[in-house]
Amino acid sequence: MDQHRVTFTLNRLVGELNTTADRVLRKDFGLTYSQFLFLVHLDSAGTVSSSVLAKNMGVSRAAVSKRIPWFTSRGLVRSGHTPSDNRVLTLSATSQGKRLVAEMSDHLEQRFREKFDSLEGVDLDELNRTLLCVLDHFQQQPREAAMAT
Amino acid sequence: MDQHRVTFTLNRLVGELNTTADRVLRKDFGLTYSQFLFLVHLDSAGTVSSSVLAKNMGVSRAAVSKRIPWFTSRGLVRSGHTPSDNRVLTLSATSQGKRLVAEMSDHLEQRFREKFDSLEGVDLDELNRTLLCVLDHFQQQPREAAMAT
DNA sequence: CACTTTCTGTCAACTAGTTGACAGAATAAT
DNA sequence: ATTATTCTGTCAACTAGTTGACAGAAAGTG
Repeated sequence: MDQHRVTFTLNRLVGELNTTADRVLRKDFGLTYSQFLFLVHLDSAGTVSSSVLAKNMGVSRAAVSKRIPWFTSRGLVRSGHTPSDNRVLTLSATSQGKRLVAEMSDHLEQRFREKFDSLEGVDLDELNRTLLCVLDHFQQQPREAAMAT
Repeated sequence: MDQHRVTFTLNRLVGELNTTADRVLRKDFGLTYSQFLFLVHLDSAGTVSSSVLAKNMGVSRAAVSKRIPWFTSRGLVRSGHTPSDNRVLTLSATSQGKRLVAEMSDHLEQRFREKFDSLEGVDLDELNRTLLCVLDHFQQQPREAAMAT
């Protein structure tokens, strides 16, 4: 319980970051952090099916399915069936949704900068690179499954 | 949505780490990662009240309260009222609980090492220090609340 | 002492996820 | 062409957390 304490630190940090982001967004936009994330994913994906969005978000199809009405009823997301494949429900952010998510992103980024401008000795870009490296290394390891043929 | 992408990376990484830890612990011990965390906190705290444990874990008192029977019924946790204060419910890990959490920690750490021995170019201890520094800087910032007197 | 406040654990009602089952549409196989 | 498989979104039932209310015990205050 000493070496993998990095994982504890990571958990504490993201907990703190997400809680703070949530508080800010609730106060200034009336939306949850997880609602923000939904819009971010949808916005960056353009037009996607419900199940692709679920996969992108790392969440079950059912979870996405249940949240859709909340967003459509507020005019933030548009949903409809494509003629090409009657199964899939096509989702995209409305212009209002895109505008909102842009505002929220800007706001959050500004807050974030304010906090970390004064942080000397840590290069956040380098930190990000390191984390991506760790993540990459960690993900390309399911050999047990791949080799079990 | 460019600068605070560090936060996205962080979220992805801890998601991956926790999911993996959960899978390992379920398979080899039949316990959840969050059950493991419960025991870790309790073990490292020694003997604590329910509400202190809740605070340590960053979770509500009700959440802890509801989970206790699961652990006591399996003989992993002991709970009882102290004579000094009849309100508080005193919790501690049984010797069986301690043994289990030690085994789980060892197992997890071993798996963790296996994965990251081969990772060159990243010093995990240094990463941990950096993260702690960021966390520290981030936490000592609630000036708005503190100054509003 | 009487009182108010604070703190404890628990309850009910809610939220946002999960899994497993399902029907229907698209695709693959024979 | 039929049959089988796969993929879609949704439903029901469950899980693990939340908040807000509560009663009872402890501590503070007049």
